[in-house]
Amino acid sequence: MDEFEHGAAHKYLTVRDHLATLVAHELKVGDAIPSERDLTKQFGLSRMTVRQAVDALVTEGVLVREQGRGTFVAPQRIDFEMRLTTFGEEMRSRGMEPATTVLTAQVVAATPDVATALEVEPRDKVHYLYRVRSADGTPMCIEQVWVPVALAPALFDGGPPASMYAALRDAGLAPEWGEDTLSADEATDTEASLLGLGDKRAVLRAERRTFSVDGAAMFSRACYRADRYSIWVPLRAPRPTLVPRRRSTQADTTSPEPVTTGSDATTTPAHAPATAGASGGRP
Amino acid sequence: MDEFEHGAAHKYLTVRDHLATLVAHELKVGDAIPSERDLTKQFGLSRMTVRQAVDALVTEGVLVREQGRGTFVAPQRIDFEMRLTTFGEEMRSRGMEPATTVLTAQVVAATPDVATALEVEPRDKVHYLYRVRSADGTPMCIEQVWVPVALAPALFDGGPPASMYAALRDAGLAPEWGEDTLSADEATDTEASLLGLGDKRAVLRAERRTFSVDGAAMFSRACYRADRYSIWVPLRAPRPTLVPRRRSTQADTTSPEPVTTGSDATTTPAHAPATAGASGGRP
DNA sequence: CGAGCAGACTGGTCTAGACCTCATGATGTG
DNA sequence: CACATCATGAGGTCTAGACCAGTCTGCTCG
Repeated sequence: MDEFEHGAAHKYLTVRDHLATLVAHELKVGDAIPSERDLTKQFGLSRMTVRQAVDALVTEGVLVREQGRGTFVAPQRIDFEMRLTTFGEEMRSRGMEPATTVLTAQVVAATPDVATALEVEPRDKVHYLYRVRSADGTPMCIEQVWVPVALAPALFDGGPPASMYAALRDAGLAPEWGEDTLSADEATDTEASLLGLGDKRAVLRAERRTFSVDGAAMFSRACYRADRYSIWVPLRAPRPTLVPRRRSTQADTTSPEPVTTGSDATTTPAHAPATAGASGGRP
Repeated sequence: MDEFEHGAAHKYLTVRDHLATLVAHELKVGDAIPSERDLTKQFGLSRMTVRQAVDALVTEGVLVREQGRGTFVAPQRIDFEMRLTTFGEEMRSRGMEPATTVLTAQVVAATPDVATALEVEPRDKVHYLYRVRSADGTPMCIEQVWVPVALAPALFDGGPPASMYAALRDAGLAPEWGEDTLSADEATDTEASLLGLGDKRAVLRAERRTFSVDGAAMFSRACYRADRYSIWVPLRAPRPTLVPRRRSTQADTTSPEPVTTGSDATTTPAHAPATAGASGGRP
């Protein structure tokens, strides 16, 4: 159909994009796509090639197969992954205009807790940024950020950066992943006055470590007004979800536990919450 | 026909499990697995079949392919997805013994906020469970749970269930996914006394909606002691990460945005946080 | 000694079939 | 009318090759 010879260097890509376009423009959730044998005729390809195209969309969660029935447009998926986002992005995506007041931007010696979080030695030099972040003119959050000087000597040349993540990227420390530890607390007097709190002193604290390819690149502590900030977290079902595989009939008696080839790799985030901790990963 | 020796009804499963076992017991991260052609000889299979086995482990993130070099054990993955876990599971996984004191278990009329969360009409009947949850004898959390009576009429027959998730599963309302909205707050007097709080009244609140295949099945409000409970959240890198695909040559000029077949389906969680909200999904 | 190229790998794509299981609806039959 | 059966067609698995495209090593030639 697509008369343009266009880019698709690989045949299965043309089929995949054809199907993706169908899903986007013509089909609704639950509709069936053309059968694999139809597609082989339509594109003049072998069935294995067509299946490769369908497989790609199935593993992306766009389509679901049902043996004996057909292949259907999958129900809309939810992104169950939390993303490393910046305060500015976060506010703008909610239609608010972010602003920042820098209180301090200097190089200091790492305190023990900061050194531990950043995996450096205590008293190593670290960039320190201390600022109040507002949205639509109202203070939302007090933020403290530390970055080892050794990793990015020139980080604050040219003044404190508007976006730490952009600055890190420029320094070759692009954020790869991170971890938040969220807790509630009473605001200190300083925090209460910076945030303009009255009687209600509860705040939401977030300690975040941001990792680049080489390890911990940034540590931050944020303190949010409890009355203006909440955090939305999507939760996936417990264990068995996308696991049509798994030796379900045999096994259990045969091999010496053939390894968890399911979709959950046990991991060790290397940093357990200080108190009781809950949810996410498995420290 | 199961229980027969060989153990795998499908040849590619034997290869997949063989490789999974190799990865688990003999190989280290970065090690190469046998080449696909080796495996075809070793198992007497065609290459497509071997590839199917390897594909399975690649899409699970256990292996990574590198054209021209080989297929290697992938670096340890982190689970970036938060799971719907129960309080009991959560505490036990941290080596603490959970306990529960039920304060109320009855059927009540849904208040407007509960009705909205559960997508029912105000004053519809809902099961209501009110309990204090402890770990190692210390109160950790006050929990209120609502479930529409219409969905599970017999939910509390036989007394309030020890695990709501188990009860929901038994009622055919197995949790499929959920969403938490986390915030900080001051404890009420009642909460403070139930949790045994002193001066420090900050608490971490979690509103959770749990969905089964048919929609909202349960709504809960939990109130955690701030000094004993924190939440750990893994964060994935921002946008461009696992997206080697996508029409890179053509497109952008051809069709009107050929659909996001990347790994981030834009979604609408249908329930935006009351205040500013942050992180996760994209309301 | 060093640059370069050839060959021997690796995975990536593709074919033209085959036979299997499963879901469904039409067709019979009691 | 109700239930069993069967044909049809869907996806699931599998074969025995083919050629393409990167990677790496070692040998040869300047």
